[in-house]
Amino acid sequence: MARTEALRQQITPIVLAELKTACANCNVREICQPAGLTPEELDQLDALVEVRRKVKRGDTLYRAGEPFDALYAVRSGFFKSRVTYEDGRDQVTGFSMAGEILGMDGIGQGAHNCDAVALEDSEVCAIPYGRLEELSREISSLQRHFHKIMSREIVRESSVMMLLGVMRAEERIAAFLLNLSQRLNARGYSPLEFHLRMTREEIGSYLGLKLETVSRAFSKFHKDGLIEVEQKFVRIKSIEGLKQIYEHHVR
Amino acid sequence: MARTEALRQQITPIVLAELKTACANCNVREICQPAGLTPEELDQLDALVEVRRKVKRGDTLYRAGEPFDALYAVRSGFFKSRVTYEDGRDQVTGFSMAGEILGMDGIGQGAHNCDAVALEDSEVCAIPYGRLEELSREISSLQRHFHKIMSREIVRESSVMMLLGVMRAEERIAAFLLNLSQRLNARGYSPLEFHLRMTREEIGSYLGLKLETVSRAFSKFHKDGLIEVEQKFVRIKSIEGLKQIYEHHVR
DNA sequence: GTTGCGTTTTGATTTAAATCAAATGGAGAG
DNA sequence: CTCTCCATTTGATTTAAATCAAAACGCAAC
Repeated sequence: MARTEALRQQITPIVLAELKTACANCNVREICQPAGLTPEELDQLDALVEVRRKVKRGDTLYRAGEPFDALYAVRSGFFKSRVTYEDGRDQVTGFSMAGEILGMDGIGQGAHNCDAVALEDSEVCAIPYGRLEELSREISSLQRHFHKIMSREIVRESSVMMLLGVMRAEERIAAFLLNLSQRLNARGYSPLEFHLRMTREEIGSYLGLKLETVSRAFSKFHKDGLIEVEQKFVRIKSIEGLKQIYEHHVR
Repeated sequence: MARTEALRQQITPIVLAELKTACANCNVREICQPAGLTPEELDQLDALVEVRRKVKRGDTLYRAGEPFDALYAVRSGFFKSRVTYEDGRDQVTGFSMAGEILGMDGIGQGAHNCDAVALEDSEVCAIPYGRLEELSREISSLQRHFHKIMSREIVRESSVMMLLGVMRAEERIAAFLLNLSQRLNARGYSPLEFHLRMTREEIGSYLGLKLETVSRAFSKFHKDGLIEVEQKFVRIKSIEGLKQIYEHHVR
């Protein structure tokens, strides 16, 4: 469809810095690194990041049950985390983009608790957990930063519980779009135009809804002039309108 | 009702150790402390726990928005954690019993993210966060233990997401009862007979259900011979039956 | 004891989302 | 370019849980 191409071309990342190897030059460092490290500390951090690993679309970074030995910082690309239940039912528990940390669920049991699947060709930095522990005993700002990241994951999950526990379908989907928008914005991308890396079914799984419900909500939002959607491309026409959906709800 | 009293009297904690003041003698230390500390390290841990604080039933240990400066280890009693939304809707995000740690959600933003409300008269040990950071830089087993506790909270929350996202009402409630049972068992109490500290409404809020639905599920389980319920008292007649409810589900 | 209020149970009805079903559209393989 | 195979959309119908309603119960205050 011609319209799709038209939408695609308008999407221009504001930041397009070259990828370099060292943490010191990493384009997502504001997001995954503590501020105020001395140059020597930055070198130590560089040494910490052992491997840069590419993960092809559809491949897993790790699977539930595999021994845990490293955290992963997403350098580029997009992941979903997925928990599979004994009986085969599964749920998407999160989506991760550049600068976000994956794998913290594995620390407690020494084994990963979910699968991390790349939704597009991606690159991650592996951070061996043992060395992270050592280094964060030496650099207190690193320690603090790491704790904050874990804590924020706890808070993120409790806000998903809120989504799942109390919100109705359209509210969940509005909240989902606004959350994506805000995270893209923080990375220098347009908060109003982006393309979804996941299917309707994956969105639905994350939000506790069926794919048809997600599709219907998108259509409804489009009809109401809040968004434009063409397949995976989304343009938000009214951030305020989306916000009102869950702020101004009736019950 | 006479039946209630009959049930109550059969509930006998297996462990009834005296409460002492020091961590070294704490009756929940297996749960909240790392193993293998030297006596000196235990002394340091003792010094860390600054205040023992009593919280009366219905009172809050902390509220969302209050500055964060300490974690709390529940020494005795029972808490719920509750997130309140801008529009007044709220959700119970967890229940905490002796030996469990509260407040980790506050680290990320330096302010608490939820309310912690005592559901019975309770006692907690306050662990000043700054000092915990310092000490865990010195004692690596403490550091590791702390990270594990945070990680397990992340895993716990993702299993609640699973409850909320994919399970049907009766499955959620069976899972809830089995989880309570297992945690009580780990603390030396009977896994088969206990009394609920929370109302049907609070259970429902945690599970994303209405109180009537919780009540109906309890009645159904009773009819099917899986449990006995008299108000807040529960006796599990068939652990296996409860497990089958979510293992042997149809879809 | 009696009173009153909050909790719980149970029934009747409604409703939001799931399910079932079918058509359409795109992207990739050959 | 055509053929498949998914992914998506949309409509019709069903259903699980919410909502509305009322009665019963239990605990605490008086």
